[in-house]
Amino acid sequence: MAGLRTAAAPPSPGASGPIASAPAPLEAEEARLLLRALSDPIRLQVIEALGSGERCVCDLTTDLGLAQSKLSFHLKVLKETGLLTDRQSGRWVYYRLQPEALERLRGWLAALAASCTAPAEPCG
Amino acid sequence: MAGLRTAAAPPSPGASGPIASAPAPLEAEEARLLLRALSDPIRLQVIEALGSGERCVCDLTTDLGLAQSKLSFHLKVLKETGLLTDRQSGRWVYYRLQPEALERLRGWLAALAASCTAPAEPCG
DNA sequence: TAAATCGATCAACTCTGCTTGATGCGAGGT
DNA sequence: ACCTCGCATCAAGCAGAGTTGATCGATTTA
Repeated sequence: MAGLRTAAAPPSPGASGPIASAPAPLEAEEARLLLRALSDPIRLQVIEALGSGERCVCDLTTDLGLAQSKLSFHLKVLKETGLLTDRQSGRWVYYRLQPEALERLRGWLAALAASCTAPAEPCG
Repeated sequence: MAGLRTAAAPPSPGASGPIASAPAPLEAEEARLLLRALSDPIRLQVIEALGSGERCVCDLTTDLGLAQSKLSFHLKVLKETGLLTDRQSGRWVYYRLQPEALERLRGWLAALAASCTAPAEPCG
């Protein structure tokens, strides 16, 4: 498959099962993919740039001062994890944040933090 | 400096400013370090293992089936980001989660998600 | 003091994944 | 139909993070 996604394939979850199918509390591996996607400085800039709303790729390219190819690579990673969605209008492609993804990650972190209260338990 | 941290150096924030000094809302770079630390499968296992309470290194080693050296490497990364703290007792070292770090990351994600509502804005 | 255990550290190797430059495809304009 | 522009994709090159095995310091036990 080449060119722009004209036929529009489903969200396409990089490796494991579908992401946007259930409001489930997010399992560890899924959370890890989100964490990894967010842990790159450029991708984080993209996320923050999109925090103020939808933007087209050409704007992002100039705003962030990135090579077109590089930006495209990172947008793909973010889209595959479900953090971004895109929409084509004319010959431009607009990307926007998927707040639900961030919310689910937040939920996962909350569950994790909630369970760490037990005191000690001497070793051996 | 060699051997176990007997003199106990400060939290030592991997790259930038101090981490545990203020309850500040966490800036992007700081968040990125936390995200990166959590994005490794082994480190995530460690975090989850510590979710049920404090554990000593030897327990973690056998529980997770990891080489001692490998586990030590990842514990160090997690400690440097402020996600874990350690405590020495006898010849064992106990690690435990630092829920505040997770909470602050959660807060950062919330702020990020909150600001992505603007509609569009046609390009060029 | 000597032997044993726990865990941190170091150096060398490996591997994942980001970067770069070129190419291809689709949508519009002329 | 042709040309231009916007963006995705591909193949190499490269860098940094993780792995491995050995060594060392500290602490406890004999």
